[in-house]
Amino acid sequence: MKQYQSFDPSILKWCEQTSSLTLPLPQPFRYEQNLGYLTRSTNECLFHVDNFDIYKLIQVGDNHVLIAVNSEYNTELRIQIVHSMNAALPISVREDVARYVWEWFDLGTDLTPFYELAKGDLLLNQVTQDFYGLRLMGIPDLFEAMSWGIIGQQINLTFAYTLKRRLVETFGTQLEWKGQTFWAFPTAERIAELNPEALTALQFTGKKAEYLIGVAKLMAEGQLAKEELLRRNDFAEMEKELLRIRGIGPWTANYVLMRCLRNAAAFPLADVGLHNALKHVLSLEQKPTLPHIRQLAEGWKGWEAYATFYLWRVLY
DNA sequence: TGCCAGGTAAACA
DNA sequence: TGTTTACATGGC
Repeated sequence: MKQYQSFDPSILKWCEQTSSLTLPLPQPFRYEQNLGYLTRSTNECLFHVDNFDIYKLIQVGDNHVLIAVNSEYNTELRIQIVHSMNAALPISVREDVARYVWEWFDLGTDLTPFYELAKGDLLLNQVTQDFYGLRLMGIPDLFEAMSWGIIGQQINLTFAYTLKRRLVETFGTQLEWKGQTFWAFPTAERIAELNPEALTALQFTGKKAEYLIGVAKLMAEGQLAKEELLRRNDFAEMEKELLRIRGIGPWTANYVLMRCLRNAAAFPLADVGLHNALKHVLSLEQKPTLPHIRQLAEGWKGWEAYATFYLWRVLY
């Protein structure tokens, strides 16, 4: 069964001279595997990878902070505060930054039960060796996670990245630093005030424009919030709550549960990427049927999200 | 060029 | 309740 440990600020170390935080890493962890996932698209706009450093502009309250993340020995993660839009940097901001990175790298999950399970699974045995130390990289911001899910519906990933970039560069927050531009995902408040035409102009379909603005409005009005969803403490309830939202079907609900709400048992069964990965790994002539996938996943109980994430890496 | 793409809502039986 | 179809557009 999955053990999820919530973030404990007391494990943080702060170095004043370098403006750096360090987080101890759970094992197994391989930084380069996670970097491999993060660099799968050359059109990603929400972070830059420069050698072994990941630069990312993140929103913390009303503030935006540019951070650089790296890890030398896989024993701890180093987070340097590169630049803050507000000069003052209270301890609470440092903690929020660390919490964000904690969730981003899924540091609260003990992977050992998954690896134990994988040893006896024909499919997972190979991928857990090939991608040993990979963690389920998340999307801590609920609005971003839901938006990315909606954007990715029924279009190829290349185009999805293009649409995301247009959305971010049109409505997001930017920071210039040393001649480079860093972007943060638009706030729900910003998208909530748009007309669908503002998004169809970026090649969003009419329906996706409506879905996205609809979700933004729910969040801007306080009717939908990550904290509220998590308070339910029951993933079936969270899924039900998400499915009530227009534009959120079983795939997107489980995608969000998997990458934002940290449910290791979330399972986007209809995912074409998963289907193609299974087809490839099993050398099938055609994509597996849903009953076949359910059968293959019988041994993954409680870890379907991790199984899916590892299998994605076979193709992307 | 035609099929496919990290699906969903709405119509229909 | 379960199945089919329209949506819409780019990638390859």
